[in-house]
Amino acid sequence: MIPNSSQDSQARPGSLGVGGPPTKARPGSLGVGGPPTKARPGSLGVGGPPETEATFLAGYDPKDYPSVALTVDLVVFAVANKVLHVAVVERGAQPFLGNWALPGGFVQPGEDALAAANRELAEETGLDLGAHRVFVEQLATFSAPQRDPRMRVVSVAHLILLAGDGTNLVELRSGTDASDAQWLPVHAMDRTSLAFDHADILAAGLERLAGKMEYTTIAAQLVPEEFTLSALRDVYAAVWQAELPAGNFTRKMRTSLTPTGRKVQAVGAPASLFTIGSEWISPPWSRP
Amino acid sequence: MIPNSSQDSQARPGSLGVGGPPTKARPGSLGVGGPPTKARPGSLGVGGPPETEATFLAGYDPKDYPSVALTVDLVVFAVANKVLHVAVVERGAQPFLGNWALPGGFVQPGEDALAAANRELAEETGLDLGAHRVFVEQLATFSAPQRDPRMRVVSVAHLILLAGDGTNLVELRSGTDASDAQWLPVHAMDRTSLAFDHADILAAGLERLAGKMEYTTIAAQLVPEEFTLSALRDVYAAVWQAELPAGNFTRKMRTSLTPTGRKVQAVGAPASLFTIGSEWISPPWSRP
DNA sequence: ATTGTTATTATCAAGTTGATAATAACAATC
DNA sequence: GATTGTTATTATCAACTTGATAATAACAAT
Repeated sequence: MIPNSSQDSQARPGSLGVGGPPTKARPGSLGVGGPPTKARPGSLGVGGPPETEATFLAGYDPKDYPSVALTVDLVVFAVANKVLHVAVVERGAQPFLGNWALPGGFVQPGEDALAAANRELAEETGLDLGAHRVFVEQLATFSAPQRDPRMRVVSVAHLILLAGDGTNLVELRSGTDASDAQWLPVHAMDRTSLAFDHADILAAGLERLAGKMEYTTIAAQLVPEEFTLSALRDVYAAVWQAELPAGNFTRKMRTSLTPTGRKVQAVGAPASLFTIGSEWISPPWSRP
Repeated sequence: MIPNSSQDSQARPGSLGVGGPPTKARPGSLGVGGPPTKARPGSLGVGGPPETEATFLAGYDPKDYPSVALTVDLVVFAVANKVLHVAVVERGAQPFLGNWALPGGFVQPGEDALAAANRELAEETGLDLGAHRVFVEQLATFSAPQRDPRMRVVSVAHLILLAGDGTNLVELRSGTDASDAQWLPVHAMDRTSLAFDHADILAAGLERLAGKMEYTTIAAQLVPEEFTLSALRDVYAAVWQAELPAGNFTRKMRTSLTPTGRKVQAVGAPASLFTIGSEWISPPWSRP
């Protein structure tokens, strides 16, 4: 029977499961079982008695294992004028020369994927991480053997949200790697022409964001730290491509927000400013 | 400012966002910009005019890029007697010799992570994938540089659910790699003694499962294809560590299920058999 | 002062939840 | 063969949430 598998679903977290007290220690024999035969960390074929960790480390040769190049790819979102935008860079070499691609790059030896995502964000888009509020979370890992025609490249995709004022997009500087960096409107662009499997990665990022907006206040990562309910509602409109009734939006969202007491003046009645009060929206929205 | 990052959150998907029609093609110049300087696929420093894809492929040398060993680790869950169990294997070599670890192994050159997860599941636990209903989905990627003391090993963790009859756990055979394979009760074991960062991976798997049970019928992946509402309720009790009132559970869950017309006889009233009717529970549960 | 615009609160019917009870369908026992 | 124990399913009801719609409030501009 074919396993029921879904490559890229995601879960809705909450406070960590209750989890009873750890009472039972692991049972089972401790003796070394049959001789391991396949190359795997921790089960290298060593015939004799169990070696110490020191001798093991000394005798290890990394070339015995299949290796891959590890990259991060970034789905960087920002909202301006009720339109969701994604950052792309133009490819300056083959393959996909001249096409748009998501920003990204190699994970360096000393860093984990999250650190690489932050570094590449700064390097490839010229963004000053010290000057902007940025939200980063791991999205999914893309590992199809032929996703890059040149070599085995496995990419850990990340979702990145840039806080903006709602009308201006942060200026993207061409980084060291890319010949050009731009914002494209997510819902109006031709996503299929993105390089590599980046259309899939973008779809995963969009779905993660849209989905998480149902049950968390993640949308507030796309507006300034203090924001009005209208600004937040504009983010929902931009991502979900649907207008939510203002009155009901206020009623429901307000319970997850903290009022600052301040107000902003525009045309019409002055709007109150809020900050995030809770990470969670409970009960969740359901997208129209 | 330190980026607001959360290493491992997950999203709640739904039907894919509406998404307006792709109308605008990517704008921007197509010319090759400034000379790329950093080694990255697609932006290798090539001084001259843009080369063709063919010449590029010919001139490429994989050794120019940092490489890592790529593995999969498996969080394999099953339920018996209202207790959630996780499959572990005993380590037969250093480091962590004698400790429990999650099953896993290297991703081979021709396969993606999902294929590797399925293969390793069969190899390391002796499970006959043709004989059991199995659910697999990618969880998250763990890439801390020192997570394996011997070398750079990046692991794509997967969540695996084994359908069971509710009382018997599938017998695990010692695989080729591991000296012993067992089931441990998730909520009663000492998770901190797991090898490597497997306690973190297990926590991620548990949270994914518990979270997804709020808004999908994923719990039905842990019972036979036809199941009673009681059996499903037992899964919720095992994972959430909380008893849900039977009457309300039936009322709510029924709308996501399809009745088969058949019934099973035990002690008490005969219970109706159902299959999954919808992947979604709407509106979602909230965990007690 | 009036008008236009936007924010916020209010109202109401329909639907959902949580708690609790009532009913129903058996097996086992007397 | 009626009674008892056990479990499944349906029912009830008050509290709460939702979606739709309207009313009120707070300004700027005229």
